Amino acid sequence: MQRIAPELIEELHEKREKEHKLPGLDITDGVVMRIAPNPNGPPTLGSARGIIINHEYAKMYDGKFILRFDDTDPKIKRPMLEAYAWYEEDCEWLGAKPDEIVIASDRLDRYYEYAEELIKKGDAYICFCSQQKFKQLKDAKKACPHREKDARTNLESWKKMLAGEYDEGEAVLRIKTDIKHKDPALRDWVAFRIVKMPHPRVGDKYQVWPMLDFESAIEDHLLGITHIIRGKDLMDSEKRQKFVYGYLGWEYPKTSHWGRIKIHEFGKLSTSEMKKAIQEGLYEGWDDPRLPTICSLRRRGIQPDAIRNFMIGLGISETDIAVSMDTLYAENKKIIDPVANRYFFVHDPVRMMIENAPPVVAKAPLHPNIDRGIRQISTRGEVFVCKDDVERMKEGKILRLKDLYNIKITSLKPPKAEYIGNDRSIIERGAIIHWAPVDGAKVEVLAPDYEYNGVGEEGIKSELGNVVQFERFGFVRINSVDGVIRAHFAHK
RNA sequence: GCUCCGGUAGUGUAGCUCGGCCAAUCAUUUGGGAUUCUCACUCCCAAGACUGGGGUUCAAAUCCCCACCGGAGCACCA
Repeated sequence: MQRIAPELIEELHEKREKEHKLPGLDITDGVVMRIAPNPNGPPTLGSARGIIINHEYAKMYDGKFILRFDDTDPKIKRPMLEAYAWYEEDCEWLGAKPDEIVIASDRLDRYYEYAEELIKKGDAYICFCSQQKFKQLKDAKKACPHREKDARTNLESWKKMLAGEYDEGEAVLRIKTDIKHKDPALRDWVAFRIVKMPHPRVGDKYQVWPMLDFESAIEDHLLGITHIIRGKDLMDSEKRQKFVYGYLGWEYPKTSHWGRIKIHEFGKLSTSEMKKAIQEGLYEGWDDPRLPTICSLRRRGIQPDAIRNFMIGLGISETDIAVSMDTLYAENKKIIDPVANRYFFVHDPVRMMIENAPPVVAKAPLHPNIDRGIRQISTRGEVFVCKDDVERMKEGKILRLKDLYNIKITSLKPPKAEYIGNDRSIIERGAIIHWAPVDGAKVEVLAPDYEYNGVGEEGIKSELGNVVQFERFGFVRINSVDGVIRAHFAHK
């Protein structure tokens, strides 16, 4: 084919490529992308979308990828000290090492400077209304009495605010927009509020904290962000921020937004819900196999490139989507199948005597299609077989123990068989079962919904950290080999 | 209630900007078959969609209007 129709092959390749391609960006001058998480827990599959897509674009245009921690809420969505490093690790593991890392809680002074500038220009004011009071006025398209205060008065109040003279909830800094704006979501929004609770990183150094809309607006400009791709829940955020950009004479980055992503298997778990459930002991930790965190997927043997391909395949449409982990698993299998060594693992093992069986050392390939060598398992007339297989057995049935020899079932109540040679041609399809040596290693496999206990080959112990396939069972990652082997289930 | 944004097979996606080459792409999924010392992998075949209704036009998935459905924002959360 290469000889007679090279152009067809070319075309085929192009089609293959296409599935993992993102739409082009509108570029005027370079590309600087960012992801801006609040480190109040470890990165999840949701975070991975932002990490991968933004990094992918930066890479595509030879641009820059920035990891910025928007950790400006010491109270409600309180950052976790450990989570900063988790983000760095997971970004790197996903193949999206940031070119620069910025932490908002280090840069409050800059935000204060711009706040002051806006106050001086009359584009922001200190508001002393209660939350409810302001909402009432806002919904009625009415300005509050503080809106018309002059810049000097506002500046004084701002200084007092910074000096800690007000209590939490007593005063906020609002950005003037249009109090009669037809969209209530945009009317005079809060840029700073008072939080007295110490921040996990910077302690009680600050009591006046910016809201996301303000912090992010300033940072995106300071960092020279050219394109923002994020969830569509932040669409109105853009509209609010554009007022600030207008006042400061800045140009807003180009934006696109994707819809909400829901994963069938996990439902909608927020970081704070997960945190609570872990504290209550419902999960063993952030890497519990039932959780959609990156650390959990890593422990299960999901490969970074599989996650990457999966995310790129989802694209960046504004439609809300509900996807199944099956798609991720399919991507993962493509990567893993050629490299995973095969082993026998028998869950719910049942001991079976085999009469007249000679002692044999089974020689089985580590991989069925690729020559990766063999594994050897010695047996002497007795093996473990899976309970499920025993339940399907009938007296007189001829089976083959894979890579070992043929047997004929002679009894069921205690399962027994007799050795009947090694002629593969007498075996019908589907009559091959796997087995484990009676002196094999104890193995536990933790799946999202079940824990399997059983016996496997000794050779599994050499696969620490690797993904292997337990034949007729599925792919697992070997996570511990001291004493009993502990593995986590990836997928079929 | 006000405002904004969406709606292509079971799922995700391409096409929509610039109407015709779209009886609609690719992947996954499901069913069947081939191969196989795994119920894995590979290969082959098949199934399955433009939310509905109007309009513009020689021609509409693509443009316009209405309806319906879904999502988001209206926080001193991110």
